[in-house]
Amino acid sequence: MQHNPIQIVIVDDHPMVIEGLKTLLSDDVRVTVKTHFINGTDTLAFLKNNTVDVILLDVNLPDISGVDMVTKILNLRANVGIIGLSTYSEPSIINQMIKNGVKGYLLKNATADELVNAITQVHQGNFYFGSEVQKILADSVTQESRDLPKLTRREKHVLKLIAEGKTTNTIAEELFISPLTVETHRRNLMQKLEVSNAASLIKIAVEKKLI
Amino acid sequence: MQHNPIQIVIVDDHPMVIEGLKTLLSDDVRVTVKTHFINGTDTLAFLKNNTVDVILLDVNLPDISGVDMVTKILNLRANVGIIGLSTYSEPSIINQMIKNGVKGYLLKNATADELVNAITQVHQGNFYFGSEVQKILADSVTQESRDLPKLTRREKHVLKLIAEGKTTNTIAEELFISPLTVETHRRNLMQKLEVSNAASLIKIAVEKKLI
DNA sequence: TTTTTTCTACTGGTTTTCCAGTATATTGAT
DNA sequence: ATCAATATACTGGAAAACCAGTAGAAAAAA
Repeated sequence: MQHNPIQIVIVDDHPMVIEGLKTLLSDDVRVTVKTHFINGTDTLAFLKNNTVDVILLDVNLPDISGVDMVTKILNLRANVGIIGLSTYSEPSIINQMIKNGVKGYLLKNATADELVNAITQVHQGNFYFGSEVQKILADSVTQESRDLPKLTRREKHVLKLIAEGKTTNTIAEELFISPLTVETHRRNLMQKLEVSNAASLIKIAVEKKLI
Repeated sequence: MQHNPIQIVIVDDHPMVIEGLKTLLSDDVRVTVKTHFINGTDTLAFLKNNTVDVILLDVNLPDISGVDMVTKILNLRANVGIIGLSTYSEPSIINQMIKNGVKGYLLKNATADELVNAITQVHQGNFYFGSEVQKILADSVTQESRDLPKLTRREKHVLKLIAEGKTTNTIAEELFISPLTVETHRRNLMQKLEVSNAASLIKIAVEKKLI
């Protein structure tokens, strides 16, 4: 393990944030801010000819969305570690960013310690997510299966089987009940979940991780 | 930040692994192995009356599955950090464990450094996943959208609309094509994706994140 | 215990999907 | 320019899903 400082690049369209980050990181010998950019295009252009260890990437750039930036950056430089940065915290965006390959995610109120810790971890190939971000992610997971409790046990079971692509008759056989009963459950499910066909029903089931 | 050693508990049904872990950790003053267990029941009983910082949890216990253990442990002690341990690496299990709340996951060939690093990070409330585990997770994500490229652009579009719960006629109107054409696309989709009804089709679409 | 909810089951009718085969115009690639 | 892939469209028939209303038995809650 070498002890050269970790080369980072800051990408954020707010000069204030850039300066803030630079100040926070200036005291630490383990990290060097190589340069900074205020938009996605310039960043990508730079990365075509330069290497860097870790990128601090604001998710709200004027030209390219944060989610797209992640894919584009990783296409250019697969080994760069990306840490998402944002002031607010939308679970869906964070989720997407992670799916696309960010290794870390921080809110902008992160302390210098957190920042350095995140950079170090991400540089080593590990994940780092601030505690607030973790809480948000945890909430969005539990939320997913929240309005399902409206359903009875039997209904959930039937929904699961429907979502598995089984026909009414198959389900009936499997549960030792009449196909007509299964139909009734199906109808009640559709009513409760406020949809009008099996398609939407399955969509919900899969989304809520019932299957 | 206090400097009391992190209290950990090892849960593994292989005495050899337990001894190995103890040896690896014995040199490090930051970590103390409080005790160990060879099954889930004893571990849970212990946790009812004792606190602990981090648990190293083998996923293949004789009595309770690793996935269930995670939920049970967190129900008892929400603040304990759990690090999953296994020799092999099944993406689906790792995914489930993470969903249930493990903060870290290591393969059993992890080095002492990795081990201590994982324990420290997890204790601080952060995630830690060994590089092999990350690779596995990344693969399972990319795999998701792999066999979709078989589909043509139009087919993907139609699939998306089907998955949104729209009927053939609605889709036809939306795309300014004949309902019969939509039917054909639907059939081709089912053939290509090797399923026999719209339900399974949607399931796949949602799972592969097409929508 | 009584009431409510859940699970079960039916009738009867409409709409949609599913299956199999065929066919032509338009793109895209070599 | 030609060949392959794609998108388009049809016929006709079988199966399944969808809609609306009803209702008894079992289980859970009051």
